[in-house]
Amino acid sequence: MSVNKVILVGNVGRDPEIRHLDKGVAVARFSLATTENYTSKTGEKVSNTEWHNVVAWRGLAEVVEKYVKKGSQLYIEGRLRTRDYDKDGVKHYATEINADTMQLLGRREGQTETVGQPMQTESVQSVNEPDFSQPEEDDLPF
Amino acid sequence: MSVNKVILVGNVGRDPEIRHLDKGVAVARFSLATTENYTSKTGEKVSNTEWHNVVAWRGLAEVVEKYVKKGSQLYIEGRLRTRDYDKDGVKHYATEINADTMQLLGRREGQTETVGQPMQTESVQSVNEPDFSQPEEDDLPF
Amino acid sequence: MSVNKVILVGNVGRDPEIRHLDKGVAVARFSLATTENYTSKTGEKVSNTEWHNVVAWRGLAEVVEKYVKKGSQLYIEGRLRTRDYDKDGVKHYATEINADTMQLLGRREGQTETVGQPMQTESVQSVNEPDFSQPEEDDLPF
Amino acid sequence: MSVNKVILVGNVGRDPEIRHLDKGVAVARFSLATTENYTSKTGEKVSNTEWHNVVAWRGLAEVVEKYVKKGSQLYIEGRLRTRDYDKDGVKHYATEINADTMQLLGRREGQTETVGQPMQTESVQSVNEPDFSQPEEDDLPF
DNA sequence: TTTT
DNA sequence: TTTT
Repeated sequence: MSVNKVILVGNVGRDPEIRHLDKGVAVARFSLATTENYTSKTGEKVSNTEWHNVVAWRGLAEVVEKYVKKGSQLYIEGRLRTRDYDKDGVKHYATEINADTMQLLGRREGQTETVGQPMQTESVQSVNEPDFSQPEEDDLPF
Repeated sequence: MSVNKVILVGNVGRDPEIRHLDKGVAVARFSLATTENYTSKTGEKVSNTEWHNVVAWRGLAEVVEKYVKKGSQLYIEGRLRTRDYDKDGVKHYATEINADTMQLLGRREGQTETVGQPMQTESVQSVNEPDFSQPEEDDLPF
Repeated sequence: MSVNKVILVGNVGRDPEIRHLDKGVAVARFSLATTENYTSKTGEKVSNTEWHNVVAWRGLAEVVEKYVKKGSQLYIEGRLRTRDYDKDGVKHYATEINADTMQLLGRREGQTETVGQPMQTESVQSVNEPDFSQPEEDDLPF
Repeated sequence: MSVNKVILVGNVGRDPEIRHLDKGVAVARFSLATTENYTSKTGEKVSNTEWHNVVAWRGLAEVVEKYVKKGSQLYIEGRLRTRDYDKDGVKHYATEINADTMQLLGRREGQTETVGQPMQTESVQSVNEPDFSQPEEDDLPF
């Protein structure tokens, strides 16, 4: 009965930190910047950058490890999660984005790496030339 | 390298149609109405309703069968898909929303049914879903 | 070149707090709960509730003041924003959701109030909003 | 009481068509491809491309005219709208995405164009080079 | 065809 | 602190 969804497109601030927990579970953490630019009422150009703490687990963490680095432009879909922790006896809260899906955006031509993961996309061929030859299921309208 | 996502909150127009394909795969289809209300530049109140063709498969279709009926208010997350079909020798196109997740909203007090499903459906989401049962790494903040 | 978007459907924990700043600007704040239910690998039913700090400004704050109360089910679309503040000489961070649009969901039959607002709020959306009153170009298909 | 939202990240199939209606209102139309790649149960790699008919109005259409061309990678947020039209005496339906916001993604270094529009974003500087000179918070985790 |  |  509820929805908790975050959608971000931004750039990674530093190379991700990867940790491998017991049982081989991988966790990746990185900061993602989103910048909002607008003109204020007084006519000034304002630029406001938010830094988001992103966490990815397991297979997605491994994709992060292989393909994400400082400067990468990413599409992230995830969930908000706020944790509390103690620091010098004071309770603090930290909100992070638990990533569910990720897309690497705007890879440059020079880049040869390929995402060999069941993430979403690949065949560049189809980007501008869809395969219309695919037979549609049947002939029934909705 | 791409995202195809639809998010709808609306009301179901008629009781869903359910079909059971070979091998026990269930498919549910229904129309969902979203209504946009606004005031035009000339000051008139305008109401515009869109009808969306929603399709759900497998486990999600079964949830639809059990809990969705005419008038239900739903949150739907899915993907756009356009099919072509032949009708009287003329090619037509139909765009539908392939549902990935669903939430029943605003159930009224008289209703006693309960959705006993995690309702994350169609595998896509759960693929990258972290294992919440895992112990959090340690006691470090972030 | 970036996207910072949050979509929530949840319930309001307490009646919102409304403040009227100088110049008549209204600000509303409230907590919204989202609950995730799932079954762990060990077969246990787990329920995890997140509390989100939502902030609404101006016209949207006034809608909140009129129609939102403890228990209300809401759809919220907004942006993440993390602020830092000092508490007893210690720096803390707080992440909040700056609401851009809101929908009251699942109002029950007994409720007679009606939201008499277009509720698109905070200008952002309406900036790029097409003029629906315009005649559609012609009768040509795409 | 409803939400009708589409979020797409994809590539433009051909240079957009721009029309200027009476009163100087601009309309831009283009097709956007999203491709879904997955491995079927039988182990085959499957690639499915969807083509989305996107329409932008007014200021957003002018941004399209200036900066979008065949191959552009875009983030689009909009609403679904289905229109009917007559063709040879037969009623057809066409579903399009009415764009509300747009982001140009992954522009390469060689590209010098700059988005000079009050859309959302501005500082091109941050497109491929977010402002890493920002002091990372401090000694906080993450 | 829904809903408010 | 909500809700189912």
